[in-house]
Amino acid sequence: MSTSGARRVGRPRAAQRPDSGLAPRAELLEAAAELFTTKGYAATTTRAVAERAGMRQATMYHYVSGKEELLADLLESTVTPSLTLARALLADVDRPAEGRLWELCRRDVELLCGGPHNLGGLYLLPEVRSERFAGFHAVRAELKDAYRQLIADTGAGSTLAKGELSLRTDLLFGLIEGVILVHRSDPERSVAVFAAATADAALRIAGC
Amino acid sequence: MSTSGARRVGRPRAAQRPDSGLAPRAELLEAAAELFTTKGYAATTTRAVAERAGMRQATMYHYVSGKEELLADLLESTVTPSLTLARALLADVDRPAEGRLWELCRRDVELLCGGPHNLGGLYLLPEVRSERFAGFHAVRAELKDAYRQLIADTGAGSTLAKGELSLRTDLLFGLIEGVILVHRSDPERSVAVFAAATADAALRIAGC
DNA sequence: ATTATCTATAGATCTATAGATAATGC
DNA sequence: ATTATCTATAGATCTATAGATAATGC
Repeated sequence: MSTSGARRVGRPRAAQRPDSGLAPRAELLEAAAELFTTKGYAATTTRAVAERAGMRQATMYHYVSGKEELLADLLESTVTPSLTLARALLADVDRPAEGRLWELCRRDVELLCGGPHNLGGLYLLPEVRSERFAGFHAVRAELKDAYRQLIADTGAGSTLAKGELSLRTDLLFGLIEGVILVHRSDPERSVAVFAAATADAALRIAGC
Repeated sequence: MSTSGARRVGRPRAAQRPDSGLAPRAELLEAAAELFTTKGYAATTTRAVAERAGMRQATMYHYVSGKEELLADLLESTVTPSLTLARALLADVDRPAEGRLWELCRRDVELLCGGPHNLGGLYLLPEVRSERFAGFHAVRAELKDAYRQLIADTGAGSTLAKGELSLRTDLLFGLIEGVILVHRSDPERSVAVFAAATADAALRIAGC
């Protein structure tokens, strides 16, 4: 909590800037999001992150153990909202599966492309495959499984063999995550319109 | 040309290995492909590339000006075959557009996922957006335009407004390129089957 | 006294060049 | 003589720690 005018404990920062209103850790995450998505993880130095967050390089270690922790945090924060929605939709058994699947797709695309920093772009970083990000991989797997279940409950999905279902799930999930590439190619396009169009395309892939 | 037993001019390499049969530059490209796709571009050092190609770090500079040149080469070599096919298909005006589009999609996926090193994965590297790779961006743009034309010539495509057409093109092209993510998630799956399934999905997105 | 920051820096890289060396070719 | 390679290294980073400093809190 940084109330506007409140003078703060500790040595003042060297580079004075208007108060961002964020806690230092949040400032670091914000800076890391911007830099990781645009320049890549390996190419981003701890100095770049810290300086963009308004502090000196060494100060960053007061809040995080290094770049890795920042990436892990950012990754998980990207899936969590979609996962919450997915759980709710799975439980809502009275609605037809098609509508629930469509809603999950649309919302997921909005979340991936909506924020100020193209956070979905983090998924594409090669470093993310590393085991160090097991937490992320776990929540992502749960989200993907929710997609699989919704597709299976769909009219068209119920007729699919197991291998077929998993192929469709992979393609659909791939479209949703690959959407970041599309969004990059024309960032001006309205995210709402784009998310709806992607959800339409996703249902067509599912076979609806 | 390295004929098997032919003793070669110049100081012998320090690390003796069975002759790969490739020219040194090709050995470097091969090594770079493997490392860039798995570890990322920025995280790959010139030492790693050279050593994997069987030579010392400094020797690499005898063949290329640095990492950048290797990536530029690899990128272009990934699009070129698809682009050649796309041009041929565009010229083949007697065949229905649907079939030509399907074929381009299938072949493109096979090329992206087929090789020994997941070369398509290079597209996802954040560094690729840089202007330094203008040559790649140019050929890729031409390929994308071929997709656009084929979609437009399709029965469903001919009814689309300009903005709609470009949205569909982006989504379809995004599916094809994003397919690398899907392939990664299950590399065991037969590429031929997978490519055909992706082409089916692509036509559904196009509206056929 | 506590805290958040700073400055300074050791140690570990990594890139790219300079110059030496060990083959073949003539 | 020509060539492909090697070893050595200068200069430029980059990370993470140690220790100093400038605020507020009591």
